[in-house]
Amino acid sequence: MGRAPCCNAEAGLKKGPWTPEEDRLLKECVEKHGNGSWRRVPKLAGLNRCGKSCRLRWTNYLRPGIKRGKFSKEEEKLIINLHSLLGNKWSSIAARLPGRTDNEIKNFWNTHMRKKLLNIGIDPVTHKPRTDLNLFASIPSLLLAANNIGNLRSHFDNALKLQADAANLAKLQLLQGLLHVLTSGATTTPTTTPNLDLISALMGSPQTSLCNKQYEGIMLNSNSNLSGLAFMNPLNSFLNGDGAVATVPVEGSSSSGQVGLGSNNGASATNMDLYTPLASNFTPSLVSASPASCGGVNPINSSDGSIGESPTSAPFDGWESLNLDDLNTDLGWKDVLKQISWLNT
DNA sequence: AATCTATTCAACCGCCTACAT
DNA sequence: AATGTAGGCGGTTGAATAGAT
Repeated sequence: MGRAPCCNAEAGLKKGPWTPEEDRLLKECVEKHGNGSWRRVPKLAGLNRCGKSCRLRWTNYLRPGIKRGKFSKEEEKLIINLHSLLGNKWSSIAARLPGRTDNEIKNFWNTHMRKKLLNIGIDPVTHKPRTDLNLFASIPSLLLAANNIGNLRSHFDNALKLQADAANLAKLQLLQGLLHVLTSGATTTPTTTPNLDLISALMGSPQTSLCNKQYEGIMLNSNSNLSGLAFMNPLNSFLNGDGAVATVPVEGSSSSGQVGLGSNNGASATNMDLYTPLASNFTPSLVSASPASCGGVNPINSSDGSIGESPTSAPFDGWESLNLDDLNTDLGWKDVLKQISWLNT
């Protein structure tokens, strides 16, 4: 024999919105008897409701300390951060936002945050660039933009002179160069808004993205092998013109880190500030929903659900400074791109 | 002003786990 | 040990509301 049932289906219990009178009864009951047994609460309170319904009403609306109203910017950022770590563990997220309930956060995510992330090409589930967008549909705009800028060919030609083994790096070069083309200003593109579909498609799938270590190691090694660039030949043929070498500023270093594209003594880091992920202490600002996929350690303590130290990074540093309301501005886009540009392949 | 459409969010549903019997 | 429920959780629904036409 188990326990006696909580809510008898045949009881004809009331459903739907709670009345102020029901709220009053429930509140009085819980304050008087506590909430140790929700099964007993309806009877004690004189409510024709299921205990489960009472518990939900209490935890979401009646219990003391509930914070109502709009989420602050800080809360928004925190939710994004926590969601990137915890996924749809709404109760765990709510536990870290005083006064907010899991239900409220869940609703907020599904109606606001989810939409915002989708709009900027971020998959709200994985927190990585969306992969459901069509690269090939975007190729014409890619080529147009590349032709206009007309300075990428030398990137690849120079790179081909180097030795090879880093196909991933090569793709990254292309990606970064293209991002540059698409975002570096109104002088070369008709609008200051990048081609989202293209960017998203270029970002690739989470399964094949470079791991942080690999990425970092390759980028900081000026002697990296680069014959993998050969795969780009079809695209390369479109990229005519003489251009500057893509230079990537290295955080924490006085010099720029050139990304295997030959010498570039004079190039400044001007627009390439966009590509700061190559810093020696760089860590991706977005994390996979499956951190282990990159060889890392799950940052969530499996025993108590707490957030532990990430093995390689503080996973959401960048997100904290990302103002989603600014995404319609050029500056906003650059921030986004900075956040996601560590992804590739 | 009326109607239609989109959005929000409170509440329900069903599943899972821990625990009482 | 087996059984079956309570409590908790995430997903989903649908009524209420806001905005557009």
